[in-house]
Amino acid sequence: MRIGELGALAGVDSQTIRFYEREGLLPDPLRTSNGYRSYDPEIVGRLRFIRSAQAAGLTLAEISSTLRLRDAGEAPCAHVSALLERKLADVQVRQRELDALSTELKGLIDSSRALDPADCSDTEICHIITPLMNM
Amino acid sequence: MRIGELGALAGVDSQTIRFYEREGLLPDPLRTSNGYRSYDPEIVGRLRFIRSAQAAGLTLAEISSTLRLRDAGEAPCAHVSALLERKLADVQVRQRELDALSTELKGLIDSSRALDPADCSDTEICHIITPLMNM
DNA sequence: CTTGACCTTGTAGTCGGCTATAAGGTTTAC
DNA sequence: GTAAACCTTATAGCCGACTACAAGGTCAAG
Repeated sequence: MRIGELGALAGVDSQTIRFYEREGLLPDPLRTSNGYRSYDPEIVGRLRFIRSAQAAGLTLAEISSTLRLRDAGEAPCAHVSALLERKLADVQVRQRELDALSTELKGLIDSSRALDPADCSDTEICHIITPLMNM
Repeated sequence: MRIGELGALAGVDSQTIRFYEREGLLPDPLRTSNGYRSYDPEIVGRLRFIRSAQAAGLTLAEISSTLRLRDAGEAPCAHVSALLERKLADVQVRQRELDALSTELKGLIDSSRALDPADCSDTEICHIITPLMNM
């Protein structure tokens, strides 16, 4: 199987496949006599795994470490569990940040309705934003 | 006032001040005879405004467009209101994405407790992640 | 008179994950 | 025999907001 066919099967651009290879997520493939990459069909699963792990929020570096464990013959389950736990914690931090930000934005939007642009002085630039400056 | 003092007052590194100047967020300052930048104290407010607007989630490009309006003598209030409305919508989209992701992660973490690493085959790489592959 | 803290410019690197372009070689279909 | 559709490598660019570094100039204190 050539790179284009693999990409089509896995839903990944062939440039991206070469990029993953350079980054060590995919093994160096066999080459045909003309230098074309030649893939074993089982590599499709590896690519799909990469995309699924990305969907779970893992970075390519984290996915790479997982694949290296698997390639070393170890079950990466404990490693993946730890990654997922940390990822969930990160996501929850980010959720709280976004909660605070959306509350902030709603407050600013609300208060902006009561403000008259004519009252907005040159030195404060925009009196919708300036309430944040004392925080 | 020299760049270091301005930075200390506004809580911004002097390299960052030069960066803002290059990006057009700050006007070209006066120079002393030796070439040092010389700032009027009122520029502190502009820098603080930039940081506050960043805290509200605005990008430097958005802040820059706001400052250009103000520099042109227009009150940027309507512009800022529109930016904040759009920003809130973006944040809410991102919140929903993160909600979905944290639900996903919790599900994976939950189900991983029921899985035995010994059952994790080489071809599926990690059976905690593989349930995502059919989605 | 030297040390150290400031200042100047310009250039390049960081993070993550691609994406684009150039300049070629190969294969397939008509 | 030629055009389209593949493949190869190497290199550079993108997003955003800095951050680091080099190589020098300036200035005040001791």
